[in-house]
Amino acid sequence: MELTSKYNPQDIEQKWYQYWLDHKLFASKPDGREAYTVVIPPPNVTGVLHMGHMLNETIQDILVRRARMMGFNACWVPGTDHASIATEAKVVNRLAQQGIKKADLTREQFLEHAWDWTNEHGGIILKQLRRLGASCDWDRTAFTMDEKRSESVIKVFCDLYRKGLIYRGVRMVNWDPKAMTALSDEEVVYKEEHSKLYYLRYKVEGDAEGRYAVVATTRPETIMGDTAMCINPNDPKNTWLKGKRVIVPLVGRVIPVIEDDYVDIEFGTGCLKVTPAHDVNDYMLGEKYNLKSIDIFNDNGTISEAAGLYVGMDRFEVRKQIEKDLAEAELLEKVEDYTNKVGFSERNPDTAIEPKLSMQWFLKMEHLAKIALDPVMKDDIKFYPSKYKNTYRHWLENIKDWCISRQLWWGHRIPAYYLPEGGFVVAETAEKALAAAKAKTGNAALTLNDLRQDEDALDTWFSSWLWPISLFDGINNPDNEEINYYYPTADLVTGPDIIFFWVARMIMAGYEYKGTMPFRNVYFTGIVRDKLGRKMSKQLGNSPDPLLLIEKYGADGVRMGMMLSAPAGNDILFDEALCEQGRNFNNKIWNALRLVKGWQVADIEQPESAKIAINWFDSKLSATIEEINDDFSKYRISEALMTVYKLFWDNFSSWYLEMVKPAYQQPIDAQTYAATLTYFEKLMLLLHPFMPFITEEIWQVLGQRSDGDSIMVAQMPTASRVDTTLLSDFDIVKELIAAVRSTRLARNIPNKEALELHIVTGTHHHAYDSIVLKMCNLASISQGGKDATAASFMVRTTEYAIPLGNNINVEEEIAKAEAEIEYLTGFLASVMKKLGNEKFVANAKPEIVTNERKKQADAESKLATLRATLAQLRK
RNA sequence: GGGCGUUUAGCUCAGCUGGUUCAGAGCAUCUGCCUUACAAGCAGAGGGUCGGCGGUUCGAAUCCGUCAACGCCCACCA
Repeated sequence: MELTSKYNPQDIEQKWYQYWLDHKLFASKPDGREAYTVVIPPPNVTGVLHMGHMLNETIQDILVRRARMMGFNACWVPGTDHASIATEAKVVNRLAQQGIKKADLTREQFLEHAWDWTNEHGGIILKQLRRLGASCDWDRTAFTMDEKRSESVIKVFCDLYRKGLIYRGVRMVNWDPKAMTALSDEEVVYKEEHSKLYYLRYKVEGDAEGRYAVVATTRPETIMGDTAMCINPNDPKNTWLKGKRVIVPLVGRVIPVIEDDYVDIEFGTGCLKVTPAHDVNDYMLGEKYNLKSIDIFNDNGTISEAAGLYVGMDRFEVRKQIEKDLAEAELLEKVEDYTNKVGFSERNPDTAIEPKLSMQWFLKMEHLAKIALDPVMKDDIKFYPSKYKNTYRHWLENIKDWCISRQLWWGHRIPAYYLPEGGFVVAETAEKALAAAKAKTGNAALTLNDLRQDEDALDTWFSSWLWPISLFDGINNPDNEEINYYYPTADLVTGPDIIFFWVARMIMAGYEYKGTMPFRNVYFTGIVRDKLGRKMSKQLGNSPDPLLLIEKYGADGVRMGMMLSAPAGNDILFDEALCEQGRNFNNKIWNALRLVKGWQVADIEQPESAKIAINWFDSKLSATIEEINDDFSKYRISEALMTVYKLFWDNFSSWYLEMVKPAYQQPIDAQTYAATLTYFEKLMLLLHPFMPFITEEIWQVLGQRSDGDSIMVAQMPTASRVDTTLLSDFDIVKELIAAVRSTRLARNIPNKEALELHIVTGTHHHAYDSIVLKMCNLASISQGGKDATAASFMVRTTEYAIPLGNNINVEEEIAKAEAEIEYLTGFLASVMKKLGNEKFVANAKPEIVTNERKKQADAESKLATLRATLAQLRK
């Protein structure tokens, strides 16, 4: 068999992915095994794969593949999200490019365009995931707006309405003037902005002296909506304004001065303009004092008729203009630079949110928050890392009602139907609505045409929050086999940025509709940044194209690159060099295969060194498996990978293979060969979740396989007995070998030149001599002396010497010995200080004290040896 | 303004209930090797007052206090 000296992932990856698909190895059906379910955080249907997805999906695939190999019935369900506002924005933009305005289309026409767009771009991202090796059950691919999911959403809406948890009302909401829709509080992102603080003069009505009050505001354009001025009743400097009325600049409207201790005396002049229609706090004051509310903005952020001035102008244009006009009218006292926080739309990041009174649908959160809090706080659902429990708790304890209606068309249309005579009914279908309407009104003559369905769609997250249930049709058919089998899911892997949007709400829906958790563990990944710690963004151009990376380093290499830098919860600094490391590792594995496959097997006796190597590696392997299991149990996936990495590279390649490797062109014995293949195979199994492709390729080569066999469904190795004595003995052997090699290197002695090793003083385990002889190219190991021509060194408390003839540099040897003596003297002194401390001896645990005594003895014995060496060198 | 988190080698990070698993890993660096599996490699080596200060203790990277820097989340101060 011909194997190239470099691993070439391209063909191999495609080949095996197709093989897995052909043999339906990703597919899952309920059976007698225990289920292990993961639902993918559905990416936006029109999205493109980015590094954040790569990280998430790699982690999920690792968990799923591992579970599958541990005997679980693993089911990873893929799907996409309709992403109401984001997708609608994209469609609107495309239509605009074609010269079509959304306003000119009917709802049906617009939706047709949206579906075209979805069908065109939808699912690209899922195709891309295949390149990564994702082992999703593709037959289950779902969409938040497909039939089953839509039906679930509507059903849940109706149910919550009937439970009295959904209500409709006029409230102050976050308004996105670009998308022209309301947003939930979570969809508003506050950013610090350098703006200005304008000091405006409000003349006091009928004041003979022409006095005025000064109001500081960042939004002078809202004065047309002013319906009061507010002062703090305890503010001495504004006492004179009590009971007065003031005149809104430019507008000329006379408004009362009201008093409320909400006003901060220290801020500005202590006078606050109150615009109940356009500020959350002012709204509260308006409610409290029964103030008029003047809505001066149109839905698109321009000034409305109600304002009387600047009608039709954009709000920011007006700000500039009104500054000039105020100054001209000498109503502007001064302008200061000011930094404040401004809310922006999460999906239209350049659009400032306008607080706006409007009629919307809301979901009451009190009950849902209540049922969702305890399970996380009591660790029924575990968060990794657990610090997010705090964040979660804080949000739930301060939760406000969720505005779930959006003035969008792309999404689930609210199933509320308005009646000709006013009022509405809520029902799953128009037919049911009609029946309900007839019952409600007593008017049997009503027809479908008399009913008018609400125009609004639901917030995207109102469908996502059902995902773990709706994927198994658990809303429509609450007791079906699949939901009973796959729910609750095992692990959720997602970013902390959607802990409120999604994670918390899924937990609510899970308890409300299934009576139990939607998932047992939540693994929060970090944000992927570049190696300088900057967020990846299109503008910076620092976000690599995942597919190009895969072409360059192979999917396995990229997966490893992601995982090497990804401790849970921390942001990950992605560096392409890590993919390179991943690729190098692939190559290392590949070359190990080349070595092993190149061996000729013969009927010869098994060398002693091979027996030792096998025993040792057996224990090492078991010990490492335990470590890996432990890492996984704590979701320390990067560490688990590093552990296998070192097992393969250091212990297997550098130690085991070197120990069992036959001499050049010599055959290997059958026993050792068989053991080596077994170990190699086990290593591939351990690595498979991380690097699915290369491990499948090698696994197929290592044994007799038939069509349909796959490492994917092979059994993950388990730990057997660990001989700890053997392992610690072997560590000493490694030290000895390193010391001999080091001696060689320091004196430039070629490897080919066989050396003699003398044991000068102390104990030495001859049991491992065959290994030491082989690994160091020694001619012999024997008790022996050390003369002036020998290099000597110590391993633990044993002194060794290597006769070197005239190769020795006495000065250097003396310097070395002196340095070591100096270090040991200091070390011994610190040990003696401890042991001389009565309190230490009395209070410390006995084994600690014993250990210190042993340190003392060892150091003393070493010192004695070194001093003797030094004396001899100086002769 | 509140809350949370981080600070350990040049970089990225481990370090659990204080004491030989206590100063570690990977990468990078340096030195020597084209040793027939692998130079995308092998062998070896160097490198840190564990952010500062104070405290508890026989003993602190680890516990407590405090300060500093950075990061994240939440919050209605115009």
